Amino acid sequence: MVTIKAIARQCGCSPATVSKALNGAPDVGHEMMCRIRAAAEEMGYIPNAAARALKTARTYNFGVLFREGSRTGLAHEFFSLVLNGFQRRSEELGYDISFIGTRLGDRDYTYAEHARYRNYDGVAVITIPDADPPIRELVDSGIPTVTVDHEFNGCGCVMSDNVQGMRDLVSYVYAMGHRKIAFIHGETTVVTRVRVAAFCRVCAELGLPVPEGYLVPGVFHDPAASAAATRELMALRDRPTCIFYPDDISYLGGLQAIEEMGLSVPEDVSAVGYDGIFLGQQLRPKLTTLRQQADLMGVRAAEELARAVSEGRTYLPGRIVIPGQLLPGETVRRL
Amino acid sequence: MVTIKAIARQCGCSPATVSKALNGAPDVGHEMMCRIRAAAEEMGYIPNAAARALKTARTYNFGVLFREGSRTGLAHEFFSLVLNGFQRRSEELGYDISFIGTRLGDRDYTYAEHARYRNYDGVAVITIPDADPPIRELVDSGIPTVTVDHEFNGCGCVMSDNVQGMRDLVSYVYAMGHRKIAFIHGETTVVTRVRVAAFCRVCAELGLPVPEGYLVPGVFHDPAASAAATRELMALRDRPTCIFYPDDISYLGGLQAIEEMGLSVPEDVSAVGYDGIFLGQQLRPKLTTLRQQADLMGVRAAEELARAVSEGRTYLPGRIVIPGQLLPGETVRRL
DNA sequence: TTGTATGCGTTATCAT
DNA sequence: ATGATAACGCATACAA
Repeated sequence: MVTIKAIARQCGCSPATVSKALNGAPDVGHEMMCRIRAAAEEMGYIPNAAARALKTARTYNFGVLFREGSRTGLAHEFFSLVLNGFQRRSEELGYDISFIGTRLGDRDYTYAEHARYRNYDGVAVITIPDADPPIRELVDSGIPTVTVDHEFNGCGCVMSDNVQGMRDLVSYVYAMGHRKIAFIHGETTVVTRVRVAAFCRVCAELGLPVPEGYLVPGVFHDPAASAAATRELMALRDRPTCIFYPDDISYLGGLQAIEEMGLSVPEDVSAVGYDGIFLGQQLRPKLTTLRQQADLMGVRAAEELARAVSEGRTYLPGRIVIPGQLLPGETVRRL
Repeated sequence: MVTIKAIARQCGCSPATVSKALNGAPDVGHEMMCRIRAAAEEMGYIPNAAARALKTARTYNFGVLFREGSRTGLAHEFFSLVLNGFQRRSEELGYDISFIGTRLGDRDYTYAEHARYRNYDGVAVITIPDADPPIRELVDSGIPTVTVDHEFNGCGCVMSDNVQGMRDLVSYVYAMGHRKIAFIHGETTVVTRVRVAAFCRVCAELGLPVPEGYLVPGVFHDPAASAAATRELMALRDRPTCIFYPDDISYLGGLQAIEEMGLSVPEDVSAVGYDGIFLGQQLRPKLTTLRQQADLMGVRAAEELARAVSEGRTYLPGRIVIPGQLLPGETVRRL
């Protein structure tokens, strides 16, 4: 392994000078500078991240908490795209990223312990909030943290604009002539609460009643749960003309349930999803949904984290809201 | 930050003893051992990975090269599942994983340089081989490397059993009565070559001719390319009765092209995909395809890499072949 | 402008 | 069984 010491020997100078030259310090002679850099290049010198980290207490490494709530894990397109944007932007900003696990070697670590062990400069939480306490510990650990799609106090976050998203969807469906709209929502999370509240508010503004039974709990990314919920809705004496699903994947379960009744979308009942994943736009009829700018959310998370790191104690956690985009498909019939 | 030195002070012993006690060395007294461990626990001691890495030249960190060939990136379900399995199993084996990028800080690094900089104990290559030379450099760098779905000499690899996969698909389609089978294949890669060769061999064994024009080049994961290829095939005087697509996503392009001609699958022409992603099984008609055990491939890659690390110079690169599984759907009509 | 010295936190060798 | 010491590779404060 070629170290700065070896280069120093080669160039007949001290290791300190080599270090300075390689890091572009102002107080090193031009000629020496060139000589050292040439030697480093020629000898195939690569710095040692561990030594550097030990000395500077900076790793230029972000940790990312990417826990799979369901079986889908990384194959969850929304979170994958967020991660993708986060990774790309982090790299541009000069940071590597690593996954934060829960086990390491023989011992079990909490997220916070793991992050401290690896000296991550910052941590992004891109995950379904199924395990709050450990995440809370992470946020409180003093390591700069940014979350995606949840809020903790004292911690930066990147949120999808769920309020405007629901507003856009409801308004669109209303404009298509629907007056009886049901909402199968996800399990109880902040996102769900916000979406349900926005849904109800917009309906109220439009003068639409939301009858008992039109708000039915489902599960994110679980077609089976949505299928069951759909059957419930279709069994009502006063059927809705349009059903909102927790997300695009969930819609697939609803679609199947509807087809099993010998009915079809959108002729017999209209439907909308949420997320705007690739799949939904390939279906026929094409799914009406709201695209979340997942990639952009990841990008902004990286930028916010870099800011938190560089500003240190003067950093004020930001709350960044990313708008979505209505994708009018073919699953909402004009009434 | 609480260090072993602090614990030593607390326990009235030397840092060396603390280190030994915490690492379970045999030559430390029982009472001292307990005292130290209790203190470490109570003081919230977390080891410092950088210091440890510097001293031991081991990071317990794998790098993963996960380059996005197309825009899809992490959202490519097959690769995502491989990565998922790799990450999970690596964690079980005591390794963290980090992405290997090409830029780091101000400077640009090659993959190999990056891996050396971070002192990764091993590297997994999970990517479309669109950039061979840099990868070759990585494989030759001396860092234990395992690739998924390509082979380099002197380097362990995990391969999907494409030969048996094509055999299963062709045999199935043949058994369904098809005698005119066309194959839209991916761009030129090892995987493509193997699949094409296997396709031709099995056809030969079954006595099926493969006319000029039945082997047409497409692009992996590119519905548009497959749409064009499909139109070509359907314009032949002697149309195929069944079309093989490079993968499940590509099939979507073909399907669209077929429907635009006013035809339908499988009534007018049959089709099969490759990969067995979630999407394909949600489509109606359900896609006939070959499921690759992507998750398992990631798992085996992690295991192989761990083996390469621990066996060091005595390691003999293994070639691990993972079988696929035929998913008979509804897109192949019985003739 | 260059060099010397020190220490980051840990492990490993060798005495005691 | 325990401790003193050195070293891993690098960056920095300070001296020259």
